[in-house]
Amino acid sequence: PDAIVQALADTAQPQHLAAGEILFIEGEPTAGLFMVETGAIRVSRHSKDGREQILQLVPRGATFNEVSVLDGGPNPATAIAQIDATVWCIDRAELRRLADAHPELAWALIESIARRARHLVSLVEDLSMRSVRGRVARLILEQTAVHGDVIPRMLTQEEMASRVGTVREVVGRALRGLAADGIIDFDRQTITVLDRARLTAEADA
Amino acid sequence: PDAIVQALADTAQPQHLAAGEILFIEGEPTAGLFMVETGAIRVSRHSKDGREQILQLVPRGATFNEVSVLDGGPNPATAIAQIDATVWCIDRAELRRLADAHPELAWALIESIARRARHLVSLVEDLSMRSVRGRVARLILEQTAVHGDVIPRMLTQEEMASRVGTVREVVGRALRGLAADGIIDFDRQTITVLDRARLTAEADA
DNA sequence: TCCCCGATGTGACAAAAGTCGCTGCGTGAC
DNA sequence: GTCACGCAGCGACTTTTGTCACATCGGGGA
Repeated sequence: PDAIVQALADTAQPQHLAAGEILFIEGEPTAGLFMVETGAIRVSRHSKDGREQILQLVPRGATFNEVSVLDGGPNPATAIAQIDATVWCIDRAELRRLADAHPELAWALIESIARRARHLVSLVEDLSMRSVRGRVARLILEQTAVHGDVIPRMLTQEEMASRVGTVREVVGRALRGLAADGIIDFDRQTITVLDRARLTAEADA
Repeated sequence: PDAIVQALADTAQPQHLAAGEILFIEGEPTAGLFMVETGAIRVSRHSKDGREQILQLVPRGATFNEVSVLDGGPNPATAIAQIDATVWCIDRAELRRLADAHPELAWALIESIARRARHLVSLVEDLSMRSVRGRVARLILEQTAVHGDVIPRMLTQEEMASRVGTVREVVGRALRGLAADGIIDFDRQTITVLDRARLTAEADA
């Protein structure tokens, strides 16, 4: 809706971030609603012992931190620039005002947070009932939707580990295991899916 | 808001369920928004090999299945009567109509789904970075908020296992371990917190 | 009262995940 | 060109979890 986009753009504040820079931290009062204009943002939780669980990798054009903006509570997670990025920030109060004026905006927000919740449910299922190998298989499968069967590597094993909730070595083992079984092939740059059927089978074990 | 409650009550459909009865199943088209009038509902995901991960135990007065109602997608989880229950169902279309007419209702929905998302994030953190012992400790701690330090058992070990994402025997081990360390004491009916400080320490490892 | 059965207690094992400690590789900085 | 480092590869080993197989416990019914 054009009028709404315009109104949002008027109140939004742009912000530039260098790769690795922290945008906001979990537990702090809500930082506002963000949209990624360029680059990418990593939203994650950190455990005391330094492990990181990625909740979403926010691509260009997508929004994040809906939860705390909408319920007014503290940020549920930490946001860090995955690569250099520029984001726009919309204040909670402004957003609420605009949403009251434009019901379509309210519904857009509802749908976006519902999507988030749905995604979280599947993440819970993943962590709760799938092995690391299965989760890695799913992650790869997810990437094929974007890149096709030859995936130019965009994630380091360390990052893959943070996505699937484990550590680097275990991801490495899983990859080597899948490769040993002829399901995929990979080197430092690329993952190639050799047997999509079996990969799918591994993924929904 | 009285007028709204009235309007909702007018369109809502009541439904009775015997303990163990299935209300709706994940993957089916949205079943509507529900509110528990009496009893309790268990919302969970099931893996192919029969394991169950409880997402929420819905008490009297609370609502569930917001996600699919708000985004129109399929039910993200399965709902089963934990004990005999009566629930009210509000159709998606009706709800949307009412929400458009009453912005306060729309915000109430937003807040309720934001709460859900927040809860899911903490569940993810639990599964991803805590040991079973830690999760059990957290579960017990959570109960003390309701019952105080002597918790009349309402969950079987099997159910506790479904909540913390593991199996019965492991929960038993965790409980025995905590008891052996003098942190709690328990028998078939009751769990007693002996050392709240150490239990907390176990919980946020 | 006695029996049945769901809920538990537990030990022995099998498997998965996590830790350590290094070795190698390759690329960007100098 | 070579050095420093971040990323990866891997084997050995420790912990946690998950499985199995039974023995028990106790309360509610018949």
